[in-house]
Amino acid sequence: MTSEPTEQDSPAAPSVPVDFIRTIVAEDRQAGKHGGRVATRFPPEPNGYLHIGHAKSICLNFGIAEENGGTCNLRFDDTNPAKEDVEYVDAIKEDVAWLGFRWDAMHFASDYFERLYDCAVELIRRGKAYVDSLNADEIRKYRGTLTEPGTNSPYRDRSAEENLDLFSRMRAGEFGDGAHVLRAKIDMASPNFNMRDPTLYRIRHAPHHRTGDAWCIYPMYDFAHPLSDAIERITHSLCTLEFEDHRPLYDWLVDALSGSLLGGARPQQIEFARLNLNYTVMSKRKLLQLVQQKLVAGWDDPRMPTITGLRRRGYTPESIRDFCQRIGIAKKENVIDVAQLEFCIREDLNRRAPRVMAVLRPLKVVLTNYPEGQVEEVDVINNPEDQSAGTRKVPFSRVLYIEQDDFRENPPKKFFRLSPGREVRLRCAYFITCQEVVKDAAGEIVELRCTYDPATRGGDAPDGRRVKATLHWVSAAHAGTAEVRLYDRLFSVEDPEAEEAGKTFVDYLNPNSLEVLEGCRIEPSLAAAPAGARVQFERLGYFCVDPDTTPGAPVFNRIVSLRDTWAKIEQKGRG
RNA sequence: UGGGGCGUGGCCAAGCGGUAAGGCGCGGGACUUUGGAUCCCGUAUUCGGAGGUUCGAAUCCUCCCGCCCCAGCCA
Repeated sequence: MTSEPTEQDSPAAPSVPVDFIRTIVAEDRQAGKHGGRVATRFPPEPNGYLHIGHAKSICLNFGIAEENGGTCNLRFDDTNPAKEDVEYVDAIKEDVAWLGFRWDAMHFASDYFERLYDCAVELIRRGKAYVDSLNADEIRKYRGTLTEPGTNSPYRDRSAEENLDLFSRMRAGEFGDGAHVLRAKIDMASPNFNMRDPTLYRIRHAPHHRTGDAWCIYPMYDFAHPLSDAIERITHSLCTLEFEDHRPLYDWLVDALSGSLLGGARPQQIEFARLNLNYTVMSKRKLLQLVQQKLVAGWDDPRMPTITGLRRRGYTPESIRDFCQRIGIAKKENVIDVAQLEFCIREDLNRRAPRVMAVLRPLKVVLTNYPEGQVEEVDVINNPEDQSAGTRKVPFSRVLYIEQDDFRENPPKKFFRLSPGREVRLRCAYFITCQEVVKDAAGEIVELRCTYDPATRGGDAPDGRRVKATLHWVSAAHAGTAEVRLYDRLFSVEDPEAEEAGKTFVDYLNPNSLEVLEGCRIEPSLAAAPAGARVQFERLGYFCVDPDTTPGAPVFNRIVSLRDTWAKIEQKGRG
């Protein structure tokens, strides 16, 4: 059957950039390869939490399936009981679902242990695998080096009968860890190490999180992966670049077993470059170390590049998917600038996050000409990007708080916020003018005495006079109090993994990656915001209600600041 | 030094013989009741380098240089 271009081909894809893998898939489909089917899989090992790098793979695999009317499975590559745990499988399922993807089927490599065993037996029968009784050390020596070929193991020519016997006794638990391994009989002189009789099975007397003690021999990734792909009738097996050298072995195993035991399935492996982000680390080993050494609060610490960390930080699944789409898929090693990720969340939240007013570092302002005891409700716009979001009432009174940063007793050039004698606008309220600066004994500014212009209610002057700045504010008597957590990059250098001069990545942790602000003042409407709610604190950034919030004691995480032009100007001024 | 990959602006990334898309970032301007958003404009005479083929090369050929991965009974 030839596949004609159908209506589905063109309209489905307009926003998805084409990459070399999608091109291959399209060509395969066109050529009727794999019967025109497209089946992918996302195959994490449940030995840690998913991170943004996995998100790239998830978006790729699920995306390609969706775009081609195909399927995508979630498969746990749980072939090493020593490192794996159900905690991780649960977390992975939650993260994939949170990102917005639905797997067509969920499998575990461990579900295939019996079939995999049968495949191994078949290989032995055909003289393509043997039990080696060399120890790990010896095997390494026999393997040869980059420039020298390996040497055949003295056990390489055992008879099929002997191998079968040994292998079944390995399974039966007659031997201790390391006594024997099953190896593929390929070519000890291959320039590709993966073809120098790779290990297929090892003895591991360890309980498996799913199969318990049913097994004491476990298949290696190189054996389990291609066969699991074949069993699931995966058509395109996408993985990262470091597996390029494994492809010949992948194909060798599929060739050897597809016809007899795997229903003729011919999955093909295609490799792409993994994601790297600057100012962070991405390896599970390093992330685990940060957690175990309590250098962060946990896998879901909002500074972590994990999916659960990004979620707690306040990132939306949409922004992460958009990010993955923007960075593209290629074979070139890459380091993506975190600014790209930040752009994606800003763009998403700009469209939909309600605006509210919160003052992080309060400075008291008394309106000397405003009637004592009077309270007005001013109408404040909820989202200028979305008229349908409407307005809300915010209480205004004689004593207010503004941001300390919004006042300068001696304003530098180009600073056009509040300063002595200067008039500015309080958002959606009134113009005010600073008349007097009150300081304490230590010389610290503790209060500003200002006057307001009653004619400017709502924020417009009837006489047409303009001000250059608009400040956010809260009414002191009405504001709630909150804790706000400000995050900065976890590491102070772009590439924490460039471990030079005896330093390790831990030495590059940014000591200021978390700043906790207590006593922040928030407008009344924020009092009951539920955990997970995202808002924009006007002029400051996007914030998310943290699950640490308790009734009456809200906690906010800063997801990302707003673009701050003034900060740039000020920085330039300082040289 | 064996094998496998990759080299296009600060960071990504299209391009696949017809004379360098796009995004982020950055710079400038307009507008603005968020110094936000939005909108304009600018940002590679050049594609790791050198030769060659061609009317024409980032795209083809040759050589060179650089970077990444591989010697787990990890994935």
